[in-house]
Amino acid sequence: MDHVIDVLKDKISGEVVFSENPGKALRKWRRIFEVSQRELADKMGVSPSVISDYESDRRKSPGINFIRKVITALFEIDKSRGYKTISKYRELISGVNLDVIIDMKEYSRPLRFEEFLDVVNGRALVKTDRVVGGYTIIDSIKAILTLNAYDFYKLYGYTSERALIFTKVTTGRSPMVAVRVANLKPSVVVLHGLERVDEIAVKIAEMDNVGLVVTNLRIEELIDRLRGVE
Amino acid sequence: MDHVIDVLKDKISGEVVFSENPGKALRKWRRIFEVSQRELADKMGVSPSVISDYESDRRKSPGINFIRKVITALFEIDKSRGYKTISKYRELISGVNLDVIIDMKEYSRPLRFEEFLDVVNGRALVKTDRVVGGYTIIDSIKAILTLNAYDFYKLYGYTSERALIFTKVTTGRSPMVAVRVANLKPSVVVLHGLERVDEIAVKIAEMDNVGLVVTNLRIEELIDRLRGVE
DNA sequence: AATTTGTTACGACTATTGACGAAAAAAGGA
DNA sequence: TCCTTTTTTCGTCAATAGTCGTAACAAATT
Repeated sequence: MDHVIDVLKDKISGEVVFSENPGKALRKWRRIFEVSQRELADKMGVSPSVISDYESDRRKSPGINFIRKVITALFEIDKSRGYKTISKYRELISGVNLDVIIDMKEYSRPLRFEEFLDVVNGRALVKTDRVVGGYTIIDSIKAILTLNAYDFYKLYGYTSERALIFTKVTTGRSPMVAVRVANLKPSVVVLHGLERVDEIAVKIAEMDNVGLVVTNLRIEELIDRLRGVE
Repeated sequence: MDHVIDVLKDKISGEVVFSENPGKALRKWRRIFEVSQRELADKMGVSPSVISDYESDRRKSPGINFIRKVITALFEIDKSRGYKTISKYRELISGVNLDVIIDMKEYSRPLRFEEFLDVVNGRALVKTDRVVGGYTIIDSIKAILTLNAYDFYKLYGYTSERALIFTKVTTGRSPMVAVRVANLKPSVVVLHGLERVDEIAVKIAEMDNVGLVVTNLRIEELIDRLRGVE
């Protein structure tokens, strides 16, 4: 567990340090840990208005002591709750064969479906009113060869409101079936590199309220555009 | 490469944020990237004495803007050198089955052999004057089943002056042979949980100037002690 | 030994952080 | 709708960060 904790601490630290809006990133993580500002403030020994000031980006360049205290407090609170949140990421961090994941990223603000559609230069087969909080790009061929339905869970980033992007797809049925069997609930599934979409894939997306998008951007450009968001 | 860059940025950020001596951590990484204070200062658009002040921990809680500028500058410099340093970590980050690694950590200051010996409560079979800059704890049984000689290289952390700790060892010969075949050069090899050490293992350690240590601490206690350093 | 390169120590000063509390606003529940 | 809880806004101030330049020190090279 210590290794998982270290990796997650690094991840949060890095995200805050490199964020245009460090306070917003802190707020995102506090919400992921399901901690109120009050509880966090109490744990850190400061006033709740301090938390609010930081999260609203009143401080443009918070010192690392503050960042460390926030993260440490969040982890201590989660520990007192039996590692409720951290345990969700344990298997993600330790068991994924990262060759399957081409790229993965969390956005600091959710994207509306239409905005996301524009980013990936995609055509919508099934629309959704759900938002996109991040994405995972998956090499479908490698995933099929190495992953079972359970392992799809590990492909998730840190929120479920995200886009799963399957590359090297022929009809799109296998990815959608896997998503359904594993009971995953991404906001959007993007199918990349196929000519005709299997109608079963479309039906699954409709039944599960998952946006379905196809795109033929080159993978490199797709990554550039997805990373260029925000 | 972008994924590798992100993970490494997170790693450095996390290490600085959680370090008792953030300046020392920054210095460590600047040296790993083989960048002079002058070059870094020029890249950041500040005076070299600024770098020196930070690295000597004159600033107890540097703001994240500064941290970000340091890391960004180091990466840009490395990029201009053809990713000379970052490429060393590419395969480490993307290809390791992390189930094999029980724990791994970098120390912000090198430990002398005697000090390290005390930490692991070990008995020295072969001594060395080399220092220990970090450690990797490896599950030997899993490593044997899944790794070939080349993959041992991936088990390294960020410096070669480190300790490789093999757990669940029967005689110690296989780990030492693997270390030799892969031409690895750890400072110290720790063999854990064996009753008698194979004399070939001892000979290899002597020939390669690798300290050889045995310990019978429980794994949990071993990890606690190793993590408790500093 | 002299020179060059790299680094350190420190005084100084402006800008910003870190933190508080009070009042207002927003959110959630009965 | 009312009440409670949570969060936000903002003025304020002491402490510290961010940065400079200078002199000194240390290491490497000629």
